[in-house]
Amino acid sequence: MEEVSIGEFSRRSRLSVKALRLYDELGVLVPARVEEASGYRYYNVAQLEGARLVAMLRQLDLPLDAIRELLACDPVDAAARIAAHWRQVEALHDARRELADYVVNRLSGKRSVMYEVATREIPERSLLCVKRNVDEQAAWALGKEFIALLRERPLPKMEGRAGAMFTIYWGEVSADSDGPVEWCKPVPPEKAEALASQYPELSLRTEPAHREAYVALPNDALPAGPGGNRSPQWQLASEALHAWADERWIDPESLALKPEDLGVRITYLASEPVTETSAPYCDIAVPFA
Amino acid sequence: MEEVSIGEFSRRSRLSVKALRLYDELGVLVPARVEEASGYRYYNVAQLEGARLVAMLRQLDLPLDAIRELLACDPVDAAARIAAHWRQVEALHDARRELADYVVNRLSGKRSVMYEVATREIPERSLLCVKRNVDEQAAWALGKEFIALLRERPLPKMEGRAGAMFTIYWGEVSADSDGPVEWCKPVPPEKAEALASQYPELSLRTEPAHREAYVALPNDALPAGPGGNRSPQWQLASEALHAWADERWIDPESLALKPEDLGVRITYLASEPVTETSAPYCDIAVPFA
DNA sequence: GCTTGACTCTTCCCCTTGGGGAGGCCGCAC
DNA sequence: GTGCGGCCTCCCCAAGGGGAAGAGTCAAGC
Repeated sequence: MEEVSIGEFSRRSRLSVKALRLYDELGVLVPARVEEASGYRYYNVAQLEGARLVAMLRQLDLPLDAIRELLACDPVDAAARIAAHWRQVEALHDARRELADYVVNRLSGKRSVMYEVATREIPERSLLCVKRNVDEQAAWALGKEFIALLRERPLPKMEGRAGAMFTIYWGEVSADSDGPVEWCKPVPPEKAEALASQYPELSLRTEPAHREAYVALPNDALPAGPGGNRSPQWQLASEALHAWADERWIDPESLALKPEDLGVRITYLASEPVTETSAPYCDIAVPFA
Repeated sequence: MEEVSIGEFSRRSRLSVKALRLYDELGVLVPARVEEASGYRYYNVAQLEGARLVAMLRQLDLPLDAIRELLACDPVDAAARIAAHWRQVEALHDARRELADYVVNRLSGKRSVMYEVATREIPERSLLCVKRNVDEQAAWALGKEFIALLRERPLPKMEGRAGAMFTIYWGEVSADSDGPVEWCKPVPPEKAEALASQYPELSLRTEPAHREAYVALPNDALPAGPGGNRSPQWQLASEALHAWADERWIDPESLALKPEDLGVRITYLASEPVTETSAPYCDIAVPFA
């Protein structure tokens, strides 16, 4: 039970004295003993292991609150959580790499858009929808709910993109602004009525024929994560659509490409159900007249 | 010359009103016109492009000061700088990935060390050295100077690790603590005197025979970058050495593995000269009795 | 012209993870 | 006694905003 002063502990753990005092205050790394009279902190050498772990977790940019919780729980569980966190960091990093690429290329004049914009004709179609006001947090949950609902009861297969479900962002979705957001699944018109009666939770509507401008996203990039955080790819795609509209002198208003990106649609085309780890094909589209 | 209010500009640029006011204050993105009477900011729609760029650069975590400078200089030059910055980010990310791997594996009980520790016998040898007190900034420069010096005049080839130059950190090297640091190059003992006279800038010394414990670093990981920032790999290697010493009940003192990692040596073995982009084989070693 | 509601202004305090320094207490060596 | 090194607490600072308060402004409708 060898005790060391804060300075000694600092050298051995490679944490600054300042940081150690902060960790004490926040309950992340509490000295084994604090002398009442002097307030001197004394650490047990056995605490070094924990201190090194804290140092490493800080290098991974985990906030101190998270570190405190991790230290409190089972190591195996903690490992799983760190792994999950790291996956998120990796995804963000990949998206940022793409963004950096784009910025460098554009500034150096090599390329002005990252994603190709294409257009497509959408015929009139019948949709089973749920439209709800949800904020950033609830948006992801709504999607899961919708997918689960569709899987519950049999649905006629519609092949390819024609049958792919999609979402429409009718309003801004952020932490303090709650949509609305609509999830839609195309169904064969002739069976629409019958299916609608099977899905009392969903509403049936007919979407008129129109055209869409769209960009396909790299298939490992979901436009929004479970936390609701919009990935930089969203920005790249939006950038590409704006540039495309500018080039063609299309009025953004008639393109439904409002500054706030309202009315934008995201199509998900997955052979397998969407999970946290498997991302489907995605594209971002805006209808235009 | 269409002018828009800050709210409108905020929506179009996807920058918060708060951020826009901050950028104005810091001179990063100054509104085209500020009405004297009301203080209202009015932006030119042509500024949107710049605003979007700022938004993207912020996503890449560039500080506002850097962004201001980038906007001021030539786009092509800016692109080069961003690319350089991104390379640094990538290197850091790679190192952190490894660290995350290690932490997860250790916590889940799969593996307790990341790097293998080995030992080697070092015979008595003659060294041409330069030892100087340098802080974090100057350390890298000293290395370059040393390498340049050695390349200037002919030196007998010594094959393999026996001839590899290395550095010894005799004292803590950080922003406010300046070593000393010693750079050494082994030379054949029989030619030592003759060579030393050719290199008046270097001092000749004889290192006694000893043993070293060492870990090899993955060859894309320099232990310290040009900025002097120590990569997380350093931590992993040090961790491995400590664990190894603990396992063998070797007193860290006799291992010269002091808490502060003093006396630690880094060996560089390169067929090609070390540049900013090509990393040589590296290992981190500590002598022991 | 007036009202009203939506914007916008400045100013102040808050967050996080520490770094830096001032001023004071303690023990130890000379 | 005195100097020095370590340690304590307390306060200010950074970036990049978020949020609230209180007041002023703009534009549309009546």
